[in-house]
Amino acid sequence: MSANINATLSALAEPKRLQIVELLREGPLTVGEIAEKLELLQPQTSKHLGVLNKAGLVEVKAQANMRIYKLCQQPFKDLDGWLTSFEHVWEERFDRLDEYLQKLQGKD
Amino acid sequence: MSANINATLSALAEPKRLQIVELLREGPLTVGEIAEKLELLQPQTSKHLGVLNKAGLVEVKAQANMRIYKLCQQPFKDLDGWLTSFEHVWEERFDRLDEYLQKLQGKD
DNA sequence: TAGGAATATTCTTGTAAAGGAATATTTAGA
DNA sequence: TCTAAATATTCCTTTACAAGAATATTCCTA
Repeated sequence: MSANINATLSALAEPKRLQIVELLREGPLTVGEIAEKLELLQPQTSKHLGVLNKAGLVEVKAQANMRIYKLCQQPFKDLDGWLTSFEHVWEERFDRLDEYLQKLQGKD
Repeated sequence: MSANINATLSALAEPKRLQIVELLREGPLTVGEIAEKLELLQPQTSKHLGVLNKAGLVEVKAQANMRIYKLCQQPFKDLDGWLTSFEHVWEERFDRLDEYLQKLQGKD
């Protein structure tokens, strides 16, 4: 499974879904609990959870007539790995603006 | 400055903008270079860069009649920090599904 | 100062997606 | 088997936004 950073970012970009994900850091919750804590209507809660599920960010476990949602770890690890690829950018010698300017000058 | 994770995620969620950001890991580039390397039209390139700039992900430096864009580091660090808040979730003892199920059983 | 190169902006249009409301589905229990 | 609770799904409407095309702006140079 290659890391689909795009899918992960798209799913997280929606404010309410971000809230849901942040809430689920505390632990698994049912749809009803999520809706109550975030003051969302049940249908939109289910829909957002569906999107998160499709993106692979959460998984479901049926329990009686309830569904318990919890976070998956892989996409977050993938996202963290992706961010790691930026680390060298922050090192001073990689802020190549001056170098770049000189290159531009040289073109004249 | 509080970390606006939402804004960062929204800006990165667009596939072409993600490409632009990934390209800028290599170093600063002008609009024309970005458009050429990613095979984008100049106007949309400028527009995407405008969004990234507004979200604080890139900064611009004018040079002659060109604009050199480079990545900002703060939002990426903030995003990384945000991801750190998930670390405890991955520890086994925090995967509280069983614990949660028992709590549910106890309600009966 | 006229022209061309690089970039930004505006306007329009098409589309994806979020919200609201209503309804369907599933499950436990009387 | 009927009902109620929990959740999912469908339909409709509205809105945000990306693409495309055309135009405006800025700056250098001849």
